[in-house]
Amino acid sequence: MNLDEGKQKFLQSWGALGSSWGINRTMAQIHALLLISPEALSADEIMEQLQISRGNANMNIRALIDWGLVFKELKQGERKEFFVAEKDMWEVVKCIIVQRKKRELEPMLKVLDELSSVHDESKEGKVFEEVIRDIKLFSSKADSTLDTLTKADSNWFVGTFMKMIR
Amino acid sequence: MNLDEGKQKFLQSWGALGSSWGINRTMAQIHALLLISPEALSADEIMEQLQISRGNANMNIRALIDWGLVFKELKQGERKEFFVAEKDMWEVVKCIIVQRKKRELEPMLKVLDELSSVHDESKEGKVFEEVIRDIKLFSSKADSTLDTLTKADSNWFVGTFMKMIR
DNA sequence: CATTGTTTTCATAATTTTCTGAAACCTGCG
DNA sequence: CGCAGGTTTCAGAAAATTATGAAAACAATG
Repeated sequence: MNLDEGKQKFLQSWGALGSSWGINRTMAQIHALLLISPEALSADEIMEQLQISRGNANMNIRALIDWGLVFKELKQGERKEFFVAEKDMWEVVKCIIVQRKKRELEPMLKVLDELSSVHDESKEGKVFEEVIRDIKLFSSKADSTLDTLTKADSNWFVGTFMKMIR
Repeated sequence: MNLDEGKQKFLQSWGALGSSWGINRTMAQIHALLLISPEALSADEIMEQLQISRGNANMNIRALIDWGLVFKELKQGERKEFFVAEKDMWEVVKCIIVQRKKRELEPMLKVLDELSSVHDESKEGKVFEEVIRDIKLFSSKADSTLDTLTKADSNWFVGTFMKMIR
């Protein structure tokens, strides 16, 4: 496989992976493109390489910046903005964990708290209370585990954690 | 909050959570409904409670069974099929991990293997090789970590693992 | 083997998500 | 100010995903 085919296949697969993770295909592809790019790219270069419109490019670049996966880079003497991706995989994954935790796990914990106030003597009510309690317990644990994980550095992860868990 | 409001809110939130995880809203809601139901439910009861069509109910129930999150239950003397959900949260999460690993991580590892055969002397080529190598390293580690995790039982998880990681 | 209750399938409809492109908007400069 | 190069926005178009419902298939029953 030559470089161009490889790049194409990578953009393709990363995009597909993204879409099964609630990240849209284009956003994932822009991220992939920046990942394998030795240089920062401008919006125009991204549009060109992925064959997408300016609006689409802009939106998804902003979203990636929001997630903290991509950074703006201003080049000396250039008026355009350029973009680079975080390339350390562990940083990338941490970023995603932090964001998704904030956007999904934390709101869910809040809802679960509200739902804990439900009390009902019926069988249905008892089961409901129990299920909610279980989920809450599990989610809180997940929450603190993820906290610990995202505070840990790469070396710790690849070293200690991996050894322990095997 | 009374039981009915609580149930409604739970179905709602679980559905929303599902959709940000690439699981469709309805599938997640059926799962939620079965989770909080003390009894196995028939397709008709599910359709009724969630206000969805028979086709939709059927498809999503099958999908849940495929994932291993829901089981068919035949009741003595009844012709209808009834369904129950796995209620142990750790089992639920293990199930999801196993499936997603199979459907996403493993294919990705395969692609990465293919992409490892790309060699190119250019700067671009070098960067590409490096990125692919990193991702592969990371993914393989994730893969074996998830294996260990899904083989571990609930007690081990809530006990040892939690203590270690804190 | 016809009947009846139930599940499955699938073409089409409805809905949701994503993308486009043109206009509005910035920002520094002469 | 007014323009040039660039970015952002957003209404509507396009695409992708999900849902519907009626018909087909299936299975137990008499």
